[in-house]
Amino acid sequence: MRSLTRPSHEDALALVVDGIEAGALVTVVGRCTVEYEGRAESTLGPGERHVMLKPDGAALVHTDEGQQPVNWQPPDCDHDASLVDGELLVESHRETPTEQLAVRFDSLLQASAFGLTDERDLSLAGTEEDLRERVLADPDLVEAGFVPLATERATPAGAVDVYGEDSEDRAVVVELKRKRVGPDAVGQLTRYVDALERDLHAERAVRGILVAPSVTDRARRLLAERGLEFVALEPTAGSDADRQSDADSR
Amino acid sequence: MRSLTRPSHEDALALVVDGIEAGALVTVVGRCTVEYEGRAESTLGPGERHVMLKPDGAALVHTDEGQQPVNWQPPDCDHDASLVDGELLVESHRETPTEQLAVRFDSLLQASAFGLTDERDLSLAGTEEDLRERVLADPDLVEAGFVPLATERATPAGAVDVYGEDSEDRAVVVELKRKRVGPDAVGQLTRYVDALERDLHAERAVRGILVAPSVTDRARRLLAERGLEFVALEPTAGSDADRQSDADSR
DNA sequence: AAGTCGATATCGCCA
DNA sequence: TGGCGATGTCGACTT
Repeated sequence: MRSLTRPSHEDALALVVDGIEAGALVTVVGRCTVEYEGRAESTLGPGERHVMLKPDGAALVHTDEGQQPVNWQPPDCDHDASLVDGELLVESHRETPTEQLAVRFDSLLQASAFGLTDERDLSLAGTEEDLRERVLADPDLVEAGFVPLATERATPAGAVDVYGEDSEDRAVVVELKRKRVGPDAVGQLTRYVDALERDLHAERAVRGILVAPSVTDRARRLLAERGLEFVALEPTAGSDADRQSDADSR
Repeated sequence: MRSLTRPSHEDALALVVDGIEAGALVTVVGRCTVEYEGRAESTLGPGERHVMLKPDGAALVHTDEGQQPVNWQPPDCDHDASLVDGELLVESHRETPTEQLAVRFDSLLQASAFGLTDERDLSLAGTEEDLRERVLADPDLVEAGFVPLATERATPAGAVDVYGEDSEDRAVVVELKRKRVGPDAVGQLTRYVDALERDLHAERAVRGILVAPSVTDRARRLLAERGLEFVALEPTAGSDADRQSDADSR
């Protein structure tokens, strides 16, 4: 780890260049302007910000506000640093699509380079995948007699989350969502049901069921208009939201 | 600005607590484990990471890879720091929804606190808003004789980007997208057209036009099935993508 | 390389 | 505060 406090632009340049070369995570904090051009275009006037250059090619410019960076570059970019008129210039560039970020500092508070090692073994629960496993483990949660036949079943409109049959051998399309859904999810389910009805040549009825913790009013209305159904279900059995839902439904 | 290199946990705690109190942007780099519980749940085993606590309440945990933080907390959280078994523990918590993040360090590379000031005047071009202005300034870009009557026109299915009439007085719903679109945009346009047809009691024909730089094959097929139309148009007149599009259409 | 869709999406706007 | 849709969305997975 190397770090410089209120460094000269020359010293900071050396640290940044060496850090990028060494595969370190580099941070520079100071007053700067930022320009971006690529999928869109943006300019950001002078202000004090925190800039992070990652060894995988990602770049982040953070102000003192917001979870999201004010400017950034995705992984697989090439980082570069140089002096322009005696001031530190940090650039990041990529192709496909062509886009570049330029950060020009006029004063420097700190420059650091960290050689970080990380196993990166994040374990996450409460996702749509968990909801799918819950439904497959106990299909009656969707409806008594529901039989899942496939997941990610292909249709001309996209892949259906869970495809199956009900107790009367009707085709059933299930769309899963890990949280409360709006009109977009109804549109998705509609596309799949329509596509499957075409695929099955109208030989069979196709039911569409949206499985999610809850729906908005507008989404519920859209479901009704289209003859689609809703089943309330959480991704995990013991969640707080689940208990709240139970309370609501009393 | 204050910064400590390889500080003791006690010294780091003092700096972090003072920094949070003072409204500084605080960073801590070191080996840590991370636990999150709230909208979902996650655990992250030991590894070296960069943690940022913003004065607006946002928290970010970055590894050496990826543009996105491996763990985070949105703005308006309360940050806290303490010692547990002699080790630095950083926590961030909020209600609505209830969620909390806990970062426990077992070794520290650096702890810093920055008092940043930023005007935050980002200027961005190439957005859907730019595309709308382009269409309103020259409606013939959509179709000769098209007359815009309203933007964000309300329907039971949501607000229509641009609503207007064609040269034969048919109602026209225009959905704008700043970049190449897939099936979801067709679903959106479908919802608006359906809703408007109900609203107008089938007194008038309703056309739906998707305006975007380009569409995927599947989206084009879905448009055709529904009798909807597509017009190729970029958010800005002089973009590279525009010239490419012009070249393609020759 | 492009298409498709989930996400602890985040963010801004508006009722 | 919740609903709704845009985002330079990102990221993972499939073709």
